Amino acid sequence: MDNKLPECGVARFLELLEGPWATLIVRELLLGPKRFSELRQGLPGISPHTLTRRLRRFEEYGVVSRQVYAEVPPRVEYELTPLGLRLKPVLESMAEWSLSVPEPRSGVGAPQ
Amino acid sequence: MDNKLPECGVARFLELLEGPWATLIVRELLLGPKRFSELRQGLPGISPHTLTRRLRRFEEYGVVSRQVYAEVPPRVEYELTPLGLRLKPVLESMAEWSLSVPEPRSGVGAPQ
DNA sequence: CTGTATCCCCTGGGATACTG
DNA sequence: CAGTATCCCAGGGGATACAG
Repeated sequence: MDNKLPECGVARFLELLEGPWATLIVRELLLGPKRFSELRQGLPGISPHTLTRRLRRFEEYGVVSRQVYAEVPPRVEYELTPLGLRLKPVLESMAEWSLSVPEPRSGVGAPQ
Repeated sequence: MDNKLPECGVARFLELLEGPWATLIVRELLLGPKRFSELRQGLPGISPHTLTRRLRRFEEYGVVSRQVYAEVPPRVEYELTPLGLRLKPVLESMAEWSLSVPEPRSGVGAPQ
């Protein structure tokens, strides 16, 4: 999906948050550092397969750090980096906008 | 892709702007009303197939209006609705965030 | 506990060809 | 001009099974 499209920083943002789970994972991590299993609990229905891939991408982009503890049983904690924390206001503005959207097909009526 | 995920308005937003072209199309329309062919010119490489589907979704969500002029040759203009215009600050905050992202650090995890 | 490996489905997108 | 119709490929997700 990498492109030679017209330059637009927004594209990178959407790449990072692609898919319906990405933002939900970030939202979980905004509550604080979480272990893999804690994330699964907070995201009912997500498959480990999906969760892993999203977390890996977040690592690549530097929005999440992964801390492995050499314990038995193994423990891994994920935490938002400063860059990741800066996603918060952006997600909030997205959510705020979404609130003004009635429902697809249900008319254009802009409230207010 | 719709499911009974934890309620999160952000999901709807991402649904609307899914794919690499969506935001670019919005950006074009932020410059003012555009015809189908004008959009194609402003979005080098996009296929009519893709452009049409994105515009249809925008209509469904009420962020874009479609005005057909019964002329010869036919003319169709797309324009952001008030709701669509309100996307601007959101996209800007996304773009601003993106500027602070250096580059995806490939190599952190296993390739997908 | 923390993942990885498959297999399958769905949707976005490209390319091409073809109408109203 | 403004699309629609196919066909194909990629990546996201779900489900399940299995490994370190």
